Amino acid sequence: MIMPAQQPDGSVLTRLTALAPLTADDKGRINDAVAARTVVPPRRDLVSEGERITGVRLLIDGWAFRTQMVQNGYRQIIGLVLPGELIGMCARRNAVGVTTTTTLTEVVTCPAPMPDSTDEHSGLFQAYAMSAALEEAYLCRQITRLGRMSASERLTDWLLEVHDRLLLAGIASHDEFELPLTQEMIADVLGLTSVHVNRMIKLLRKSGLVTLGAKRVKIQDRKLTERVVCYSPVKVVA
Amino acid sequence: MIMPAQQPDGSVLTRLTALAPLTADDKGRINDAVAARTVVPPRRDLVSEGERITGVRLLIDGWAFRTQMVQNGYRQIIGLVLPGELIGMCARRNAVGVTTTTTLTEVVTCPAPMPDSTDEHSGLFQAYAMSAALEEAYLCRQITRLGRMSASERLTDWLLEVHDRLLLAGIASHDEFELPLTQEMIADVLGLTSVHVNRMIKLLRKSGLVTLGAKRVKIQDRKLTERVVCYSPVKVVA
DNA sequence: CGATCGTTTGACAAGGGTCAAAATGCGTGG
DNA sequence: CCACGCATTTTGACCCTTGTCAAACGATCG
Repeated sequence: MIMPAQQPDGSVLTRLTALAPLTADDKGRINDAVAARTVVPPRRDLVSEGERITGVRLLIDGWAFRTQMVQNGYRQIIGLVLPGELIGMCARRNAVGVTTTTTLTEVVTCPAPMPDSTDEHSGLFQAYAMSAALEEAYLCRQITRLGRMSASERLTDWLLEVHDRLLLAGIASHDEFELPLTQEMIADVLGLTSVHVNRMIKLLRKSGLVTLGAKRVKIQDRKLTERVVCYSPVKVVA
Repeated sequence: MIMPAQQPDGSVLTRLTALAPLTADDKGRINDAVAARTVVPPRRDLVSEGERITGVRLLIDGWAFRTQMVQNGYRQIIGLVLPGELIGMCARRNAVGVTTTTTLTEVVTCPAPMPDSTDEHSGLFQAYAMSAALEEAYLCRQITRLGRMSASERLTDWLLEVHDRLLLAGIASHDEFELPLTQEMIADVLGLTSVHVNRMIKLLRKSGLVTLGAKRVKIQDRKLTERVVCYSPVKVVA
């Protein structure tokens, strides 16, 4: 419950070193980049759909999410962006963002530190590669979740994934974490209505597996919960 | 309707040059790679979930698809892989595939030709970057499709996307294309049951917008169809 | 000419959506 | 500290889209 006071780049270092061993040089680059950090208030667009991408950025702290609008007024939340993760990774010269990235909470970002371009095996380079692979994996899981899971499975499976990702960044305890989304936003993630999300939350609570309320999630029995929805974490390395 | 006799690398060249201008050097590399092509029969796994990825390959001809299994026996088709597209792009040393890639028809592949590593602006390099960006875009659209569209919208929207992608590879006419999927597979793409897919196909046919049968799709009125589902193509460049 | 796979159809069930209203929580200003 | 207004959560009743089950039909291939 008690989180140690974090340095500004705490979760960045935690996550990236978990993805690949970083050298002192890598860490120096990260430090330099973090020094140039920017604070963005909640509910601001970082990257807009159809706009040219300015450059890859690193999310240092706070929550952001990617959305796509449908003409009929609906929106879909494609996925979250959590501390230590990259924004606009697939960005290339001339590439256009297909999603809008918006801050959910107050957010701290910095330009992504660039690895030594002469060294394809640098830790930072590898960490980015892993991060890109993970990002793709999260998208694929989201597709499977929406396509082939029931409402309650979607909710449970998604909560477990969020938990895993927060653990990777070192900002969740083994059974509890913050979740600053409204039920309506959760609905936009899971392809449901907020009313039905509410019903599923009530169900989960009653089942005793997971308790969700007041922007906080408590996972009562992680192992059992995993078994219920056949959850298996996205594996990072072979 | 009459397709010109294609060279083995026809759609590869068509697609990649559409993504970025290729130099003679780039085309030479492609030719060399295509020379080392492999033919794989239908229904073979190219990359298996959880297996180490061997290297990026280029799909020269035929159809493949990526799936994820759910423990409960369902499967979700994450997306298709069409001629000119890359297989295992996010592959990195140590990265593990999160999806299984399977051939649908007989397929021809080759190792992806590597661009000149000293030139970050080479056409081939840019084409791969665009291709990766497109791949991500297709995943995002699939999420939105599953999360926020009705059954008939999903079907229509998806058919339009497939059409666009085939056009990019030069293997569709302006209003017609092959679609070698069974209705059950379409169901696994769209997160529906095959029975319901069948109902939606009947509906589409009756509406006169799109005719789907005998592994062939005919789009009667593309512009109108686009309007019906608020379709906008994935844009390639700004 | 069976056998097998895929398509088509019908009757029925159920999961999730819709609408509407009440209850709860929370920040702001008096 | 209370009162108000607003956003969010919770609940109930009802309906519609999609799933389920089962069977008939059609095509393709030894």
